[in-house]
Amino acid sequence: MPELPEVETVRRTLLEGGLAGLAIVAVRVLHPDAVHWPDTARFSRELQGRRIDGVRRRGKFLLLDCGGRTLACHLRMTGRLWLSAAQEAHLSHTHVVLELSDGRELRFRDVRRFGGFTLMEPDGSMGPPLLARLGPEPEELSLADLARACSRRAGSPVKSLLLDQAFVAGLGNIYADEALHRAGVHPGRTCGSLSTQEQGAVRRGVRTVLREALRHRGTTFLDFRDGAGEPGAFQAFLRVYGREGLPCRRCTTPIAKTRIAGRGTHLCPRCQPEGE
DNA sequence: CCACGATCCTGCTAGC
DNA sequence: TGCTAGCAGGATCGTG
Repeated sequence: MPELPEVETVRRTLLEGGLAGLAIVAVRVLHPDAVHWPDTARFSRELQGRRIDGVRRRGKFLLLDCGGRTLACHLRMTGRLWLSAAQEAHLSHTHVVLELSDGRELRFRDVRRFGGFTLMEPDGSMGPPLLARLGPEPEELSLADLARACSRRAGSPVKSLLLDQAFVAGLGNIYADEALHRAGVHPGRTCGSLSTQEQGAVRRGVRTVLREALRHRGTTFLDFRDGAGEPGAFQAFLRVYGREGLPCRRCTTPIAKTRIAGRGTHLCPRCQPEGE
């Protein structure tokens, strides 16, 4: 599940691969589900001939600057976006291919078909609605933001707050669990019950885990690959996610798995006590 | 305003 | 061995 570190790794590896400066010479949409806006004919026509000037990221969105137009891409669960040699055999579930001016291709594949592209209008309208509502990047999240959100949503579990992209952009299920373990805060704790000290620990946990995951180029369970097709390495350093029954790396208590905010949730019952 | 469950989708796997 | 039901989850939508 690509979250901030994975999406940022894709961005960096696309740039390292030399994507910026290349033109899109042809567009092939193999599955219309992967183009969210506009219709596939307009999408192809309006992208063709444009030069890719750069690649930015906002939350989990990749934003390709295409000669005055912004092409937004969301990988959701299983999306991959990578630079490929044209003669490379097609992976199954490849839905969009952008042929590039140096003979290579920018390919998008997505097994579950949740992800896809939005070609924003020249005035910036028709972008993904969530993009306009995103909260701050985690590095910009202030303690005041956190305190305000905690009092506004006093009754809801802290994990749902971390997953809310309008509160902070870029966290998903894996890093929400990892951040809360680092903070020593149970994911089911209500926002209103967190002390100022605990709020600080949560913010620190979020920032620390995202930085470390980025340093290891993201987490690959099954699907994630970067812009060069390479997997990440952070899965070896996860402390709770996917480690049900395995000893906590801090205290050796078996990691528990439960359901909070409708998501599979991993935690250490000892490091993250349920009550205060 | 906020929370929660269902929904989308396919591949993997636990269980019979 | 082979089948099926259940699970995985980011974001959205309808309901309470």
